[in-house]
Amino acid sequence: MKKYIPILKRTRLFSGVGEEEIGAMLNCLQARLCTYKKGEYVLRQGEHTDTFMILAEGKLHIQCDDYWGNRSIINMVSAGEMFGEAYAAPESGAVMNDVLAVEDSVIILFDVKRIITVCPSACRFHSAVVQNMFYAISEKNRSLVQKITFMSKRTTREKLIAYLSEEAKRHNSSEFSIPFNRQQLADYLSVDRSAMSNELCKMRDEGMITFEKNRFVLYDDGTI
Amino acid sequence: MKKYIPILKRTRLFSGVGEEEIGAMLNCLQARLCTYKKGEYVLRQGEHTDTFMILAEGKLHIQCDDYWGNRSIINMVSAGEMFGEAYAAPESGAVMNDVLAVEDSVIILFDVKRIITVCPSACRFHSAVVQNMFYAISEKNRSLVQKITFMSKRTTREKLIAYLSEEAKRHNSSEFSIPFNRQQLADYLSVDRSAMSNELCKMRDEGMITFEKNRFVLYDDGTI
DNA sequence: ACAAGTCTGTTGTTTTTACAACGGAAAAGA
DNA sequence: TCTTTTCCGTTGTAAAAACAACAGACTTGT
Repeated sequence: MKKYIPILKRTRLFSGVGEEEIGAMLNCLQARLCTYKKGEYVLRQGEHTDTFMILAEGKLHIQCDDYWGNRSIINMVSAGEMFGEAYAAPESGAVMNDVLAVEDSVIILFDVKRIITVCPSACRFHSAVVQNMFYAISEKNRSLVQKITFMSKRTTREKLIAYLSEEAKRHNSSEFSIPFNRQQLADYLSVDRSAMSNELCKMRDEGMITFEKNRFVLYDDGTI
Repeated sequence: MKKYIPILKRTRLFSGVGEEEIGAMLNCLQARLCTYKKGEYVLRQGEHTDTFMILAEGKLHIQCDDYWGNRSIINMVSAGEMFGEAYAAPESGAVMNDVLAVEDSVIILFDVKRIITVCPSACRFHSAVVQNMFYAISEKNRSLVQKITFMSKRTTREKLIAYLSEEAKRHNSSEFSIPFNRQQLADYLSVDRSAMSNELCKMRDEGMITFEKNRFVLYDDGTI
């Protein structure tokens, strides 16, 4: 567990908290470690949970497969990000999505009640962590809204433009890598992979973009 | 302001807090009132805000109009619900959506920093409110994910089925009213209104549902 | 009561997407 | 190295959605 303290220090939740205090808080918050191999499920739809989690290593997808096998990737979790916080409320019910490890992953589990209620041993930085947690959830909220604005576009091309523009903005560069392969991007935008692939190539042929694997370059010709 | 204390008492945020304490906290949290006529905007895309708000009376839509005039309704806010909390974080940037009053509305504004930091006058119920706030944001988070699962369905019919099923579940009844008219529902599900209207009527003709205005009845023939 | 405006369903056309199937390139594994 | 699997682009077809235009019912405001 100690091994991950430097990683935790760089997370949103423990921003501004020293390594020693984090070590103390790990006890206070009853943190536990879990590891998952690529392809394993961290959570399955219908299960119940009341812990919240930080991904220390690896990559996860929050996703949802329907009856007919259509997959929808709700969100991606990178190392250092937290998840599961939406099910912290006592009456939050069953988990609506699967959480899949798309890389070998290490997860740290916390007892959520211990964070949001006042710490019995009153660790010094507890209030900072509460504040950080609040900000982190707000951020997640915004990223969901962001995804909704991508999905709300009518055509595949508009969805791609919206998504790629946002990634460029986020990277402060017209050249960037995306965290998805083609199938995953299609699942994220809720479109058909082959149709999307086709549309990407059309956009390339029209001089809007170039790409190689998951690295993209956008060209500003004033049409976006 | 006092007039709205009974309303506030029934909100998620002040759940478990007595009317007297709410009165005291309104000062502590620097609450302010704002009223909006139907059709007025509470917030516009690109503005900045660092207050969070509770809708005391009326109805709001969180929405987003793109360059071509396509409207997307991200979410609906009913009386007693809060909004704007996603922009509470200091570096959260400009607001991504419009907030429109679809009915005459009364809004109570709070200084968000005063909630999540420890109260200087240490009101007794402050920690309960922090906890409530946390749960409320979690709930909003889940409702966004819910909406994403509707939108991720491939066809208009599937989107309708997903949405109507969820409403039935939420109302614990196969008969219920929805808070949208046809155009608004189409904007919420990101589909064309006329195509959606058409699909609804087909579903009615096939005996899956009946409806009148915004009141729907679902019939379970085992196909859903 | 009347006029203006809104809401909803209907239809036909055009555009776009989903779906299926395939082949080559690249990556992974034995 | 060789085989197997995954990834990605391509094409054609069928299905679905967007779009536009319209008419009747209902609401709202005067």
